[in-house]
Amino acid sequence: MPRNVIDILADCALFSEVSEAGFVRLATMARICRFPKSYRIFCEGDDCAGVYVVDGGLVRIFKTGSGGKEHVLHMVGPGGTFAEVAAIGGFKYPASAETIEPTNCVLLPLDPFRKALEEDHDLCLCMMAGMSSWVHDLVGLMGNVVLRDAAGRVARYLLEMATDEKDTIELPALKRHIANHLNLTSETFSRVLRRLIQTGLISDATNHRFRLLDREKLKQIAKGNE
Amino acid sequence: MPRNVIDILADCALFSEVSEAGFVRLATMARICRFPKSYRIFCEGDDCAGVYVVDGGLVRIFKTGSGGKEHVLHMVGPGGTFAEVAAIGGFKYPASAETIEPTNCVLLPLDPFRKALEEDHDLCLCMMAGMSSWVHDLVGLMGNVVLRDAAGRVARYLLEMATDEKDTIELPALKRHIANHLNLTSETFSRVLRRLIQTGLISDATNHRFRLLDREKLKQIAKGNE
DNA sequence: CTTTGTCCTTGATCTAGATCAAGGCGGAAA
DNA sequence: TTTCCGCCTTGATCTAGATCAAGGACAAAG
Repeated sequence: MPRNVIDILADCALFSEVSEAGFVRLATMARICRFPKSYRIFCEGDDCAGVYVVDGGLVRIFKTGSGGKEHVLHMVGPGGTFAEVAAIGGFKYPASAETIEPTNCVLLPLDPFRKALEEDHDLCLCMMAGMSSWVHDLVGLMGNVVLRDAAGRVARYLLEMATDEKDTIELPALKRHIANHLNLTSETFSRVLRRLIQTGLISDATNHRFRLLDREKLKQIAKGNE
Repeated sequence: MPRNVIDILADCALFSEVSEAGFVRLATMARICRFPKSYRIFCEGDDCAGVYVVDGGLVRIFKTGSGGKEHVLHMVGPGGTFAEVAAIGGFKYPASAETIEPTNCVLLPLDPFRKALEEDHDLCLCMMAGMSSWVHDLVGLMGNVVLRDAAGRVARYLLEMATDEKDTIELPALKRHIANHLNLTSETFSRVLRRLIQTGLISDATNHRFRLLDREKLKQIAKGNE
């Protein structure tokens, strides 16, 4: 059931602080896009078409290297946005985007969006906050990939996922993609999870769900238990 | 010879598009800081003091992991800025900063700076452009570190350094730090350079200077010379 | 029910690059 | 001059994790 542009934008955290007028402006320029599964929305190096807001579905943002190697920088789900950075900076896409599931998006086309940025100070402030959290995430990811070993990366990832009190998390995508995001092969990811289960730090439930049994030890591993 | 705040800010690319009034405002809030060599300006997790603008000297921005491991995210030289992201996003520093050489900085203190951001639209646009290039760099760095092998990372780094026509580049810091930035040990960095020299792709000059002899082959290596 | 395909797990092996261990070099101080 | 002290190079070894190779667990389709 395709939703209204207004509703989609309203559910997007990035624009929650935009003024009423600014919001209307965004809604008027917005266009709906529907993408099937495994659809390449854009490639690294393409010209930027604008800012995408995800409604339903899941998109992976990734860099491609030689020999078909890929690295997932980010997974964007409902309420998330992507391509803002290229839109704001005015350069070509630094990475590619592909749907993991059939995905419904709103596109805010480049030119009107940039015009709005120039004229709407509130929007500007929002986008800055959004970008700074992007940088924050990327710096965290760099640290994760470079400074930790495989177990540490997985532990940190699990802890990061478990925001609520319930200690139960659900992997938001294929293990393969998550492993790749952590710069691991799926084999290594699998082995690490098994070890965590065997040592009783987490327990396996059905359907990509896990329960964290010992947050403290996980934190130890994440910090690098010598 | 300590320079004037005005001159220092004028040399900073990030603020080159700020309006006259905005510039004056920045200059009035600015404070000069002088740091000796190897001085820790701030640590990951500290509260953000404001935005730093580098005048003379060199600063390395890095993450620290367990066991004293470090990873250099960025080196900031004259005209560069750091800590903008934490200042804008309003969070604690996601990485540490330490001088490599004695360094002269201008500090734009957090509160007045954020106030200026809220009120000055031009400033806002400047900072957005600055941040987006930060993201751009980080994405490039991630790709570099994750998708390329040692030789590829070094080749890409060398090509990136050689902006001018002269094909001669000077390493901006200790090899140890550059190696670490590329997520290599200094031993591996040394070995890769030697191999590039032996195969005639670059030649060694004195004092951390190199000349690129075969850009095409370097590009091949950077792309992953299957 | 069987077939097919996708994703995941598990084990065996391999390797890029880290780590360990010695020098070498060049500048600064004495 | 010599001595000292970072920094860099070079070689020998080690290892975390990749790669290769075989199933196994489901789910959808026939």
